[in-house]
Amino acid sequence: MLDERKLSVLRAIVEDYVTTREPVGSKALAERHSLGVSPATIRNDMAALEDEGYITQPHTSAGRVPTDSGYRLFVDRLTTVKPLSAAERRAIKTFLEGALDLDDIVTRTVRLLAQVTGQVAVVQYPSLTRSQVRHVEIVLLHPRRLMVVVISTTGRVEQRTLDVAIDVDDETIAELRNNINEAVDGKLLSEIPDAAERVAEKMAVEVRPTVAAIIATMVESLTEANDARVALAGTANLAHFNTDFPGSIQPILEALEEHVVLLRLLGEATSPSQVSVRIGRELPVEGLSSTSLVSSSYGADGIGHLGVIGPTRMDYPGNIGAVHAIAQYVGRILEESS
Amino acid sequence: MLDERKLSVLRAIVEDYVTTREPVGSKALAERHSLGVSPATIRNDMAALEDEGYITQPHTSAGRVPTDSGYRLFVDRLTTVKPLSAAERRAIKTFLEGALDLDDIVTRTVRLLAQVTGQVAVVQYPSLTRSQVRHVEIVLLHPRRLMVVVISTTGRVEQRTLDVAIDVDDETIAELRNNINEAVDGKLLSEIPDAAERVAEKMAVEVRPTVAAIIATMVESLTEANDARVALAGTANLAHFNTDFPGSIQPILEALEEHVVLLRLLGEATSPSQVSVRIGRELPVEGLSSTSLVSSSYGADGIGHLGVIGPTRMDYPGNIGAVHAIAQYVGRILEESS
DNA sequence: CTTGGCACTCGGTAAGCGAGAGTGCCAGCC
DNA sequence: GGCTGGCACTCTCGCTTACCGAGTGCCAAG
Repeated sequence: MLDERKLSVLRAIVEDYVTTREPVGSKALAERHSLGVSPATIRNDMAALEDEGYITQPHTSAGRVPTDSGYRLFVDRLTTVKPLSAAERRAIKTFLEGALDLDDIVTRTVRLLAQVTGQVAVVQYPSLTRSQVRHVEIVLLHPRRLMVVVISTTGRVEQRTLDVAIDVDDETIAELRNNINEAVDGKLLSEIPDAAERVAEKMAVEVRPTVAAIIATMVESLTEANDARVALAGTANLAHFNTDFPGSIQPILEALEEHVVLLRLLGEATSPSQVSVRIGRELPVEGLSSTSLVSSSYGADGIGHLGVIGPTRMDYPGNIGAVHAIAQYVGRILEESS
Repeated sequence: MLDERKLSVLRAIVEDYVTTREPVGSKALAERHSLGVSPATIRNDMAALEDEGYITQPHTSAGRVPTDSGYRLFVDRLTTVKPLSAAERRAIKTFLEGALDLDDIVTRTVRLLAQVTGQVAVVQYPSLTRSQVRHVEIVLLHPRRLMVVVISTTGRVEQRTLDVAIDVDDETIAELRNNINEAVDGKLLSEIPDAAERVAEKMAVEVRPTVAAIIATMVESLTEANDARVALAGTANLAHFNTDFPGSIQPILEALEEHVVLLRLLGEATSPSQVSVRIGRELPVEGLSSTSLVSSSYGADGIGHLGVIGPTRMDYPGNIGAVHAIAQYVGRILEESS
């Protein structure tokens, strides 16, 4: 159905449309690419491609524009990742290595990604549930109010205050702190519940209920959807693409503010440790139906995700390359700094 | 120069322009407001107001539009704060009281502010330098790498890793932790340097250089512009106001991504614990020259700032009221939860 | 000082027109 | 059977023209 030449035509259409932002016609195609055939032949191929649903025309007697399926085919079969230039790699490396702490790493990464790709960049903070516990700190705020601080191996810090039923004194806290740290050091967050139970057994009988409550609250509050932090950058780039979006960029800005949704999208990536591309309506979010998401996990065990969002008419090879490269660098930086 | 009636005319112009989004003419003014005079008289007043620079016409034979100075006069002398409705207050209260931790408080606040005002909302995280130190935690990551975590009375947590020249063991860390906490508890961050010096003197001679280095780095990294965290919400609202901004909303989105700049603007508020309004070119940021910023500090000692940014043509009384009310609620919530 | 009248200005919209780009189809050629 | 050049047709886009209406400034009278 689709011979080699038709695929070449599709590739040429996508490439031209991405750069010119305008529907591409048979004549222009024949001129700009050396396909070795005449415009008339290309017209026939185009008609076939349109029958298959890979391209469409905005109106009669306009050029063709790729559909979501067209981009999908292009991404899957017609292109290779465009690696970053040596200069770009160097710049990325030195820029990320200057980071002071986790916050700084994430902030720099997201800005870098936005700048390199010219799209909106999204970076998820390293997930707690998949990283290991480095240290747990319990601080007495008032006799009946305390704060639990968990420090992970990725440098991420999570805190929560909680109220308890009876007065707690400093010694109890110190004991609890020691016991807990002994029990949880190096454990995954998901393994903590088991370890924590054994802690309660070690403590004096009268405080056990309180201790149990503390641990329960702590585990619960830390386990439940607590990876909901993302950093965004490059939203101003959306204004560039005004013409690409039907109507307004408002629904897109709205969708971007729903961090929970963004995280779900990032997490849904099909193949782990591989760059994932989702195009237009493949994204199950109304406001993003005219955008594409290029994303990847980063770090050991896919400890977090990052990606860029832009119009479906985007430079897929370039963006895939940038996302891939930056995901790798971030993973490396995180390992070094832990 | 400007008698009572001219001021009424200016007020009417601002109010009409804010609601209709269109230049307002003398006839429409006479109809919609009962000023008791004819359009011709209003025209004369308008001419006077234009001479004074309070209003302008986009082109000959169009209605008048307030200038930055016009809005300034309106805000300073022609309006009173519009208090929130009882229902709104209740909703705000219950919504904010459901917050779990500091992150949650800030996130909820900024969303609320954006929703209530329909503008872009900005909330600064409680400043560390003005809040008190609740607890300092030092964690040994590797023998030569450690992490310092500072917990403030507002529940904010700041961490930093640092490398030291010689190996440090657990006992030293424990000692240091105890000494430091004893010395700094309840102190303002700005008072820590003094307190910390005395700590070093207490420690064994051989580790003093290391200890000093640790403290120095910690103080330095925590004192220096470390209040650079803000939360944003409602950027999608900008798209509504597309027509208000010359050209594009891009420069505005860009300015909003410069968190450092935003913080500077928030901090520049003239009167502490009072709502501050800066209009158009009064904001010393190029990209924001067609917007206004309504801001206020919140919490004891102005521990942080919050505000909304929108087109100069905004509902000042309403926004001032909302910013004021929400700043108060947040201050209260923060005090309760510390 | 206010008011009604009046001539004038100018932006915005609708309608008409032509140019240009692109298509689909067909007949001929390899 | 597939490729090619030619040709008629379609449709958008940009430009020009004309018109309408809102709004103004000024003036003379109350």
